[in-house]
Amino acid sequence: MDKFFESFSSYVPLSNALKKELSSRMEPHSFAKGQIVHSADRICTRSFFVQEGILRLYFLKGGQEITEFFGNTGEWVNSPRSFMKQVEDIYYVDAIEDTETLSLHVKDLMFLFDNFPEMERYARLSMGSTFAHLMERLTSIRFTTAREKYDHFLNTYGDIYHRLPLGMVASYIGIAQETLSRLRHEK
Amino acid sequence: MDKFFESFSSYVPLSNALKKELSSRMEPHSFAKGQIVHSADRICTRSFFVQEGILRLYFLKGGQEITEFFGNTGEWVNSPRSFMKQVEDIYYVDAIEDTETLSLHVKDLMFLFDNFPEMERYARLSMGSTFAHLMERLTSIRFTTAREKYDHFLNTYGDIYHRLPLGMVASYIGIAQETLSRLRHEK
DNA sequence: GTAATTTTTTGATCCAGGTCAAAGGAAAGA
DNA sequence: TCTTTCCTTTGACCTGGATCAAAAAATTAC
Repeated sequence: MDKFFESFSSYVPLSNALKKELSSRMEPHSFAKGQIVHSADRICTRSFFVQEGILRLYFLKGGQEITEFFGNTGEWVNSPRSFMKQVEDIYYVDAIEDTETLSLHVKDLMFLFDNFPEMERYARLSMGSTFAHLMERLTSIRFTTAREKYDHFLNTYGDIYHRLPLGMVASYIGIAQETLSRLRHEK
Repeated sequence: MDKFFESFSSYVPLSNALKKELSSRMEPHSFAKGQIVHSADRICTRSFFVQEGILRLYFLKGGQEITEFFGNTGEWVNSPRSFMKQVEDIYYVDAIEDTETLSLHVKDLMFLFDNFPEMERYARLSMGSTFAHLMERLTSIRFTTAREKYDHFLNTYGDIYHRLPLGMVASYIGIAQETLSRLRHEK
């Protein structure tokens, strides 16, 4: 729980009242390596805060798994549109390694939004960070060579890239895995 | 002003008290076609709501203007990271055609966030929409042919694409303008 | 510890689309 | 109206990286 409180405080001061509510409403969930956390045939009702391990957001395109996002320690993972609008969407979530999470049900989140303006502010600000990250990534993907895409990836995920299977990294940055394998070995 | 109130209400009910504050704090600004709205050498202190016309967010890469976003009627435009964090960033904003806007200063926005939880909710929800849009775009850009990128663009900007110069559209979807010109004429 | 499965590497081929160059059209200024 | 500037089209060429195929290496399961 502490890891989450710390993350929260880095955006917004955290009151004891909210701390107490969060403690009673967030549930621990563990996932084994390879385990599915959320499947595309369901509506996503929980958001997962990663305490230890890595979750992955992905979808299927022509049988292939395309990685959209790696959720490292200290990050929230869910199927965004499904979670926020309570509709079905194309995304899956699974665990890349054994992972410990705290999860929050959408109903509890809505309760907190309604009763703690600081919660809403936290959501706005942390979404802002992710948003900025996404914009950078968009730029990195549009006008760069495979090499530059890989370098940009190393800049943002350098600390965990050795824990991520090559194929997942390749689909994340939008190149063929053979190309990525060659990049790794050249020079 | 009405156009903005309408847009706001589509996310969150708008109280009269907030309506009044917004009315007194939002300033009308007009821009002529081609005019710079925000330059990368400044910190972005205002966000612009487009009432009529089109604004464009872009940056320079090797002398070339790369379009990041088209701000159509009913949308907010600013240099996102610069505006939210009050730091310099690489983005410019200009007007693609004669454009009428309402602008809100970051200080006023902060005041509204502090005093009207509904304002913060509106920000969170509307950012959520943009976020979803960005994710789709990211997908559209990674694993598709030039043709598919263009089709995806037409789906989201079909109503205004004839008002956008070809070169800007090409850089927005991440292909060469010669390729886009050929796509338009094939079949 | 060995077999089965999955992941990564290496090789060979090929083409979508980028780049360079130049002509044609449209719009804006004078 | 004419001229200049900007935007779009067309042509020719070439390369980065995708695709297909198969071997090698690493994990996982038994």
